[in-house]
Amino acid sequence: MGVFAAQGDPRRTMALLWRVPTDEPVRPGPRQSLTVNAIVDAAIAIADTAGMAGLSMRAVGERLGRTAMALYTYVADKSELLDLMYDHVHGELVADAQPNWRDGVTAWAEELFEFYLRHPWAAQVSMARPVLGPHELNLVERLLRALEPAGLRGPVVRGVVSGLTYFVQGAAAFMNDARHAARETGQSDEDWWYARSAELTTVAPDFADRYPLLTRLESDKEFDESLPYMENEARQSFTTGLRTMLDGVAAQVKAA
Amino acid sequence: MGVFAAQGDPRRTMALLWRVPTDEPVRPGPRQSLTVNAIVDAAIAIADTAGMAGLSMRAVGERLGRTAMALYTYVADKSELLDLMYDHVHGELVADAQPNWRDGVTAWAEELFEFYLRHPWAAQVSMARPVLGPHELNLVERLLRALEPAGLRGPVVRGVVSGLTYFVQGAAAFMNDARHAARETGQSDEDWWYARSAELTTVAPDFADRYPLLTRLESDKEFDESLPYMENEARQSFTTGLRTMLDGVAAQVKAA
DNA sequence: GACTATCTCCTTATGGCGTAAAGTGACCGG
DNA sequence: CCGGTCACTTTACGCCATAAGGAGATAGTC
Repeated sequence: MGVFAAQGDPRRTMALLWRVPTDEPVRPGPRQSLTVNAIVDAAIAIADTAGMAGLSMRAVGERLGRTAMALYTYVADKSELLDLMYDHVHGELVADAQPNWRDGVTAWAEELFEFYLRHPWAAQVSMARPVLGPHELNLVERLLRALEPAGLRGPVVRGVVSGLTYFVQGAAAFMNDARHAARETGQSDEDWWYARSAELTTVAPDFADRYPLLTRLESDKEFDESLPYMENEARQSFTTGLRTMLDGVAAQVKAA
Repeated sequence: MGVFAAQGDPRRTMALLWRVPTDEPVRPGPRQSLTVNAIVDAAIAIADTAGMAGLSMRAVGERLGRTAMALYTYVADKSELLDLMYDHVHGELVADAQPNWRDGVTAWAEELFEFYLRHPWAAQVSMARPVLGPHELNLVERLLRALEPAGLRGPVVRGVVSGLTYFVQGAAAFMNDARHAARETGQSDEDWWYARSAELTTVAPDFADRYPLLTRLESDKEFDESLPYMENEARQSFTTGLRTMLDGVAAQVKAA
């Protein structure tokens, strides 16, 4: 399951997301020494390098020279912070429509894929309760703009949008997981695979008989030796998978 | 990022996964009062109802009338337990090839989708370090068997396999997240959406101008009133998304 | 039948998490 | 200068996985 955002009081969170000026009356008491922005930036920096698992209120506070509890004057809770982080990074995405829908959608997908590699944690935020911030909405709007020239009907568009999103997110998550596992365990994809496959042959000597197609598929791989095993796999799958999906869209275009 | 399995000592885990009899010599000390199977079953029951977040060693132990630490004589750690759970539930999957590749692949995808709805936690296990148990491998082998009549080349097959997997997993995860959020917060999709969209219009009064395509797409939905909002969305997206992907595969078939 | 090695399972402890509750001191309007 | 209000801290609670060590059961050996 994805990590959840969009859980708290919608009024508060929405005002922060859309930067609605909430001109509070001047009050007694000490001035604030932080800003929501600084907190969001710090949290993003931590999540980018340490992953979602490394993102804790304590860590964010420490990076800013404060305690975890100090953050709660700026942000309702961790999930609201995540909302803000999520929408903020989506501001990086800018790819827009092309005359040819296929070029536009390809650019959209590739940009999003690279984005998820830069911000692995963003690929883990659930889409079931979208954040509804300006930048997240922009991402969808731009995909719709790219698809526009294809002239698909509403239900098909929805299927294509979610299909593409799942695909890009899944492919990026695969790659991120592979990298994370390699880093975390200190075991490269190759080392891991070597140890496991050796064990496989002793534990299932009839492997080639039980899984003939898997065996064959595994044997005719072409490797780019300069990349880790799984990166290679993920990149190639992304490219050919995306091409196949776009062929499917093209078929729907002709059908319309 | 996915939750990781396949992290520990491959020899131990593989032996358990493939049920290799490890006839240990008779030893002194008290007899074991549990079995690995009982632990795996208990853990699956917990994860099915309480989700990955509710799956804790304490909870599994408690369900069996033991402490958390008692489990460690049967299982190396939580990730090994997850390996065993993951492969065990995959034994439920049986759909196999059809004369027509399209029927076979459709059946495969639909069965897997329903499977992930039964076992939401299974959709969160990372594929970057596959468990390599017999049932998980069977799942892939059966998809390859279903695709066989299409006669695609290796690299294309790999793209299609991962594309389909990401798609099914993403669609199911979306649905699971929506259900989980509704249950967890006590707020139905409709309530949630109502509160958020009301806030959206006050915070972004120019919404329809900034996001014209999104606005239009949202307005021409057809609802099945008997289903929750997101379920409806997810089911429809799954159906039309799958059709589009298969059209893409069909295009590759013709190209070959 | 007693002894000892070895195993299962328990209790306890460590260091993490989000965040509730309560305390400390700074700042403002009057 | 005082009283109210706020920013931020400390402490505490109940979770988590699991390391460490202790209690008691069971087997083989004498």
